Amino acid sequence: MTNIKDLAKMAGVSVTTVSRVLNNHPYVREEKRNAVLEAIRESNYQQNLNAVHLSKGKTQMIGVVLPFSDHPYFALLLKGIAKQALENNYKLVLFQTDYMESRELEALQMLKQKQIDSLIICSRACGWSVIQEYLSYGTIVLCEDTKGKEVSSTFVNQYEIFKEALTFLYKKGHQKIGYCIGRKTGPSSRLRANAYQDFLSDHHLPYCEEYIIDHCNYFEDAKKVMDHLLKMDNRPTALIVTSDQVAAGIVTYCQKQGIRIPEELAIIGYHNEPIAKMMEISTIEIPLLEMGKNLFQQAISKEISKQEMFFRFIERATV
Amino acid sequence: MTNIKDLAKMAGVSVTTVSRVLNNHPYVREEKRNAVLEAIRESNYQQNLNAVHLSKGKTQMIGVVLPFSDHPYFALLLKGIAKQALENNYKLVLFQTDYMESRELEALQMLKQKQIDSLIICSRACGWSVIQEYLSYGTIVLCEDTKGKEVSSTFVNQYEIFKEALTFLYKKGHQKIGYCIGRKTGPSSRLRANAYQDFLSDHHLPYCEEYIIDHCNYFEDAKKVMDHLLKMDNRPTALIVTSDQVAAGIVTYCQKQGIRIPEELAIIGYHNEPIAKMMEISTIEIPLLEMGKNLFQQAISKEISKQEMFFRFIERATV
DNA sequence: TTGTATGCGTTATCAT
DNA sequence: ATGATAACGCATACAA
Repeated sequence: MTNIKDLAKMAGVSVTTVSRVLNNHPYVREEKRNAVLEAIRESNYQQNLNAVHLSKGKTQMIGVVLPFSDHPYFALLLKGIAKQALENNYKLVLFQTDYMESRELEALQMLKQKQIDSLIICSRACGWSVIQEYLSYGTIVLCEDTKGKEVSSTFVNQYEIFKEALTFLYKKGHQKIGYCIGRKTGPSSRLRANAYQDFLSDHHLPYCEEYIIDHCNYFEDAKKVMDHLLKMDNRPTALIVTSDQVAAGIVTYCQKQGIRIPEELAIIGYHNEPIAKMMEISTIEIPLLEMGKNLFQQAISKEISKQEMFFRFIERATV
Repeated sequence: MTNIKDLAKMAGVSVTTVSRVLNNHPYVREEKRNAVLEAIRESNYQQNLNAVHLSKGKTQMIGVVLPFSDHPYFALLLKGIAKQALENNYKLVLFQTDYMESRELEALQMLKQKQIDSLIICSRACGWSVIQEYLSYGTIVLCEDTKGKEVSSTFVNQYEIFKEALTFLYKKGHQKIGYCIGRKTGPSSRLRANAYQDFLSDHHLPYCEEYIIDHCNYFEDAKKVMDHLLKMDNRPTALIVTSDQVAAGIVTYCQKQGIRIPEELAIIGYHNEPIAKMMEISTIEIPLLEMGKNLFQQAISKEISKQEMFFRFIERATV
């Protein structure tokens, strides 16, 4: 494995000069530059990035923490991040956590260990105090409202979104509204729960534990949802589903079972994923691509900033 | 940022001793070990992995190249790989290529640049000669039959699978069989095309360009497929779809359009993804998780090995 | 414009 | 059992 020293010898220059042409620095005569370039070609040379990173003290790599990447929500967010990374000449390191805190800690460790310069956490499982502990090792960016905290973030107002969806359904005459989420804990879910509680008390509606269905992430999870619903005596007449994938599954299943949508069950999905358009599912559009881009920019920026993004309700055939 | 030298000073020992306790090497008195451990705790010390990697000459990291990770096929493969990686104390670096050769080359570069010890290529876009060029920089593992080549691989016999599906449909009385694939180029697609051609000539059936539908990867791509089909004068009576996701989309769309399955259109999916079970789609089970695990093991093994995995046809309601 | 010397943080070799 | 010291491959301050 030829190194910078070998190149210097081959080209008859010093290592400094080699380093200069390698990094496109000025002050190197065309003649010598060509000699180095020739040596590089001949030897099929390639930098040892570990050495570069050690020497420079940074890696041009950014970590991205997400529970799973085979989900349209995170896939789109990631796409936005990746686009910016490419443009800014950064590499991405993915940490797929399945919502396990231990895997999230691994990512944080990588930051501390100087393997990545910054960390974008799309959905966190760990507590705020843990994040705080690692703040001094590099930039950390979150995908949730970080009001009052010293961290950059790009987010939507999950409370408002949920409230708007609930209110819309209420105005359509629904009193029994349930919802499906990916997980009960986590910052977003808490906000949704709050919005739900507030909505119920605003309208003097009863709280019904059964109306909240957990672990809904994929299309096929719809079966679980429907099995659950069909067992109930007093079924909800409308469902807010925090992923169009799952919403699509529910619609499909209902078709098969002869349950009419929206007459017997109204559905509002989330994110305006491609499948929502195809199946004419009412949904809430969230600018995930833009959010991803912004998250990345914050990750490489020195200043702390907070950016709220806006959503849009799209009415289609399921309400 | 405290380093090993600082620790040595704090604990009143040499850097060598510190390194020893850091790496659990023998020959260090309990007393000194504790002193070092204490220093580590106090200083909140963490290794600089760049230095470790540079010094050791390897990174305990393995790259995984795949076109997209938000697809059940690759997601499952990845899951298998990830499981083994975790058990063997390796980290994974993902390269999502969207089938772009340039992005694949980046991964190969990383190997050359010593950022990863091995590379698992789940679906390649680049030519064999390119792979060959990088073989000397680390272990490369492929997910296709590498007969006669000096590379490890784990694969299924794509030709046989396709032939079996075609034959099954033929025996059911189908003469007009079409198929949907993710992309027309690539090793797997070539094998399928061969199987298709051979099948047609075996049974003296005509070749119909329109029967082959490209770019089918996601559920929502089904719309495109059906639009295409509905425009045809002489529609196929059966479809082999190389992803259950897309098959599910087709089934859903047909339900809506009142096209009866399997009477008017028979469907065979691929992979036995969760959605296939839910929607009772006939499919071909491929042990993706096992394949992933095996790919990883090959990636960290010194010897070259080739492992064929076996598939299983699952008959459900769509044929 | 070019080169020397030093540093980056660790591990490995070789004495002791 | 322990510690100097030399790698590892590159970047850079400083001198020339």
